[in-house]
Amino acid sequence: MDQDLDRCGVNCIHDDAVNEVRQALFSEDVAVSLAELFKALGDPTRVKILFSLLTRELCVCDLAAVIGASESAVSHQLRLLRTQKLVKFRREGKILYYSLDDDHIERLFEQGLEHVTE
Amino acid sequence: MDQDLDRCGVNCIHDDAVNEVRQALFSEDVAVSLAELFKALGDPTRVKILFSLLTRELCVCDLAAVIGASESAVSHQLRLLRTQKLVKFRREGKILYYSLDDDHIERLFEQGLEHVTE
DNA sequence: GTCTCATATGATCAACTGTTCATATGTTTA
DNA sequence: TAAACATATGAACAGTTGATCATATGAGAC
Repeated sequence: MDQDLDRCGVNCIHDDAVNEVRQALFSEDVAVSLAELFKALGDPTRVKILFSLLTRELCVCDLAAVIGASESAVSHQLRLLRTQKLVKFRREGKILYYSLDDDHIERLFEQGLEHVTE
Repeated sequence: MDQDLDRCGVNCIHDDAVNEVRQALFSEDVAVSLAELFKALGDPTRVKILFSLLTRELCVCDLAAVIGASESAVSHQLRLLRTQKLVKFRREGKILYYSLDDDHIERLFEQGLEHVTE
């Protein structure tokens, strides 16, 4: 029952609590995916990009102007956000218009802002 | 009006869009704070800690057993989560019981899980 | 075709992150 | 008091990250 629970070698572990929480805990994969999502949101440049796209779609050049970063830096970050399925884009001639790929982002920002500004 | 907008040196910028988004954009400070919050959620160990605490309060030793990490590693991460006001603790004898400091976390996880598992 | 423009990509590098190990702190028990 | 214990803290080190610069791609204009 508690073969490998006493990994700290002593008796400070509450077996009942550990077992209860273990059952509720999600898998390693899900934990890693969740962490990757939050990590993608965990950079000021990307926060600004996503928040800007909350207002409307923008091209890379506009984004760079709005947030005050180089176009290369923005492009690199957009790539990361694309792989996390946070943004998508449509092409119009030479210009790529980026927009949010997901309506969860707005709610994540809402909750985050509440936490930060309280 | 657009003195410093044409930072890319060319004419790909949509001034109206840039100005509209700029007005909505939050301050640098808020962006950094938000990014720090999400960064704190952006690590598998911390995700597991927080998710475990969603079920019930736990001591450091229990947390280490549940998520399969060293107590030192857990303690270091708890410190970070404390500075971000994500967890708090109460002392009972030698043991420190940690719990969530904030009900936003549950909703952040909900939204995050929806995004990840869709 | 060639040129220009908007964006993407690759390499590089300093800064940061998370773990481990060793040690310190503060609490209980003997 | 000393010893045992739960946890915190500091140093150190490999691994990762984000910006920059240089270069590549792909589309429209000529």
